[in-house]
Amino acid sequence: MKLTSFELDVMQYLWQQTEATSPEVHAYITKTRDVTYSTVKTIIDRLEQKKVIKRHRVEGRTIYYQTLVTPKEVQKPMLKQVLQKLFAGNKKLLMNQLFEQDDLSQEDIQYLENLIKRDKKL
Amino acid sequence: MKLTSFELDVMQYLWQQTEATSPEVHAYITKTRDVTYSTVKTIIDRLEQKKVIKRHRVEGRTIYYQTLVTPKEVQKPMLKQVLQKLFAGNKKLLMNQLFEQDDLSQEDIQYLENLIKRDKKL
DNA sequence: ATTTTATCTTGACAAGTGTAGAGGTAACAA
DNA sequence: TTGTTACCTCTACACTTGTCAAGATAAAAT
Repeated sequence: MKLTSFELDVMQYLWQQTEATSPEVHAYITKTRDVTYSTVKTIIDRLEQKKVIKRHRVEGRTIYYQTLVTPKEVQKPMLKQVLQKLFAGNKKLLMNQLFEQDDLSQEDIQYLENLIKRDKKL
Repeated sequence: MKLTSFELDVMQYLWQQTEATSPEVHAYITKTRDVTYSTVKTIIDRLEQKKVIKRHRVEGRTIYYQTLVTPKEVQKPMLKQVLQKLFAGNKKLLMNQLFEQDDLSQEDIQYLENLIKRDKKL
């Protein structure tokens, strides 16, 4: 379940919609950078080939797509990969970097503390 | 400062040595998977072109390489990338995934608590 | 009924990535 | 001093990734 940078951008949008069309995805991507419809559609086609999205329903010429995998299913193996490749498998290094990244918000900290608390109970 | 998967494997080794030769790197990589010397040397050459390593000294036919960038210089932008692409910029999601990954060790937890403590002092 | 528009399909290409063989040559061994 | 070995250099190639244009065609508008 390895996706490219561009593919992830598209998935990101698809995950927050119940369904979406290529023109919609194109509109979303275009908010950030300037790519043609063709380019976006190619990425969508590849996601379909990879079986991580499917044609949910068709209305006239328009295809509505839907995801076939959850964020977690993609995040888990890819984060593991990052941990290995970038931090030699050392979680502490990753955490540290996350702290230094650009300051965690107060809310982030609190969330972390809760994660720790919950973890200790198990 | 974007490095490929294979390039990161090589950097990983180089970072833990003061200097290293191509055959040494090859030996290291070969512990995990089966690639020829040529392949490894190509990656090393590309790292050199990217100016993230340099020829430190030469002894006979043998070249000793050394890194020109720190782990952090590479990790920081790449982790940021991952955070954006994979977790839509949401640090909480990343942390959560890290916890679920494959259980943090007791030591990891403690380390995290210290990070939090230190963070609160600032 | 005909034109216009929106969307899809197909094909293509440059750059990047992983992979390796062939051939050169310095260094070492006999 | 000549053969062998260890490394290096160069070249190449298939696959992936990002990018898009051209052409087809259904749907909508006139």
